[in-house]
Amino acid sequence: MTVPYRYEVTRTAASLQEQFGDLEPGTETATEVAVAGRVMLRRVQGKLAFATLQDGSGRVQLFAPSATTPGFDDFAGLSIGDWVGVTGEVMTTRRGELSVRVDAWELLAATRRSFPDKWHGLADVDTRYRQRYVDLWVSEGVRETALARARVLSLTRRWLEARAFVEVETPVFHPIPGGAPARPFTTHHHALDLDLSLRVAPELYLKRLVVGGLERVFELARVFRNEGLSTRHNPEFTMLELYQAYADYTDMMVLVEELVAHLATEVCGTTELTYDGRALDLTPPWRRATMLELIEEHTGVWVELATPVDELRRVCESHGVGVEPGWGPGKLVLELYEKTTEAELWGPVFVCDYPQEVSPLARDHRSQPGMVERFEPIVAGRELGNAFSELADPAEQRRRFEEQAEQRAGGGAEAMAVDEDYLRALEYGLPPTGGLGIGMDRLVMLLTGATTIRDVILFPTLRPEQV
RNA sequence: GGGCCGCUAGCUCAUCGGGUAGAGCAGGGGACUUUUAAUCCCAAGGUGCUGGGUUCGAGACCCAGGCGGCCCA
Repeated sequence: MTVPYRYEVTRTAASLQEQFGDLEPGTETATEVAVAGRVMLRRVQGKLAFATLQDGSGRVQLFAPSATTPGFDDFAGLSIGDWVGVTGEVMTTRRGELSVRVDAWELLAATRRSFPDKWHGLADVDTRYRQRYVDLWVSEGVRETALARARVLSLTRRWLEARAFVEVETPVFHPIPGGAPARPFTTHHHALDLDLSLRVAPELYLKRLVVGGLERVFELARVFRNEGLSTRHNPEFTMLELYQAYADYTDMMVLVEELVAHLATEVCGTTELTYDGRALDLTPPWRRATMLELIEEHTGVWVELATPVDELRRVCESHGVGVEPGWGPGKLVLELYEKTTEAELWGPVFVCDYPQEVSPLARDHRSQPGMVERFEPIVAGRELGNAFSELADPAEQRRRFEEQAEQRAGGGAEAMAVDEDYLRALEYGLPPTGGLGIGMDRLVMLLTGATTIRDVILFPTLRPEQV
């Protein structure tokens, strides 16, 4: 059976529902339309056939009386999942269902496989992700989530561009992976005989651009981290990173809360959300608190970097936090925070001021020795991003890189390496700069109510299927 | 990595104290001129994840493996 090369569509199902949604039963409109989509339900009653057509916008019923429908038997014999194009008059049935009368129709593609149960759909999660092309038709909300994600990305671009940020694209192949504590994927370029890593963050390239005079840059960057999978982790995901010259981390806080509130308003219609059954108010301003304050709130113990290491160890152990021999006070405090406090936070809250020991790219705090000017926005118990006043001093950056290199030599696969070109860029001068990264997948989860990252990624990483 | 659960027809799920599988939907055939998961009748559809073992006999019990889910680290 041959199918046409094109079909002239004049209306979507949703636009028909919108324009003709409240017609009286038994109305004929004399409006001729052409619609196309998939047959999702079919009800044949002798000399009369009904079908439910679904297109990218929604559903509308097709009404086919044998007396006027060309090729009626074939139409009545359509399978669930077949694509058709239909032209005809907009009308309502006796029961009042908005319909397009099938005055002419064409098969656009026949399905050769049975669609899933029209009531239960796809239950096997694995099959849903592998066969997203089916899932999109039969599972509630999949299409909506995909569209919401597209909208979040588009709105983010527009919002930043309106604030003079320039979107750039930096390399995905990094000779020296850096910018985040994460294990990279590695690959090889044959012509150059060069080992390369897929980026774990675009950070170091974006800051090079600020050195180059692009004062406000951003990238919606697909990044790759060679780590396990969970409801919050996919090996490839999308990060927004931006850098703003002449700004510090307090500017980044304002930017985050305003951007997120804007997206919530546009996508959800409000900044007062419910996530996982719990209220979540994203209305700015968000709470600002230091990591040390929050640890005290949740453990009842006040610790600081000056606390003797032995005592920090004792505090960790008494809270069931495992420690390793080489850890300094900064790592111990961070570990204590992550294991006892972070998941208890609901937020939104900016967790401010991290130990320098665990923040190799952030600038020293202007008043807290041993700390850097860094924050993570915590929303619904999860880190949504990471931001700091950027470290611009090349000598200090070299020292921090060398510390990282030592950790790498000691087996820390997530530690960074010395990036000489980045140091050279800093030697040319990086102005005071505020930098920010936001996990866009997690942000989309918040705004769509998804509780697993796989629901906001159309094709999440899976083990290959045995075929 | 550990614990628990699952894997039976294209899809969703059953069955039993071990006796070589059953329904709904989809697909095929038939009836039906206003249906809405249409309805009704008929026929067809299965290497019960894989490999071992116990047994006269295993989809069911045991062991190992695979894949997935949830929880924990």
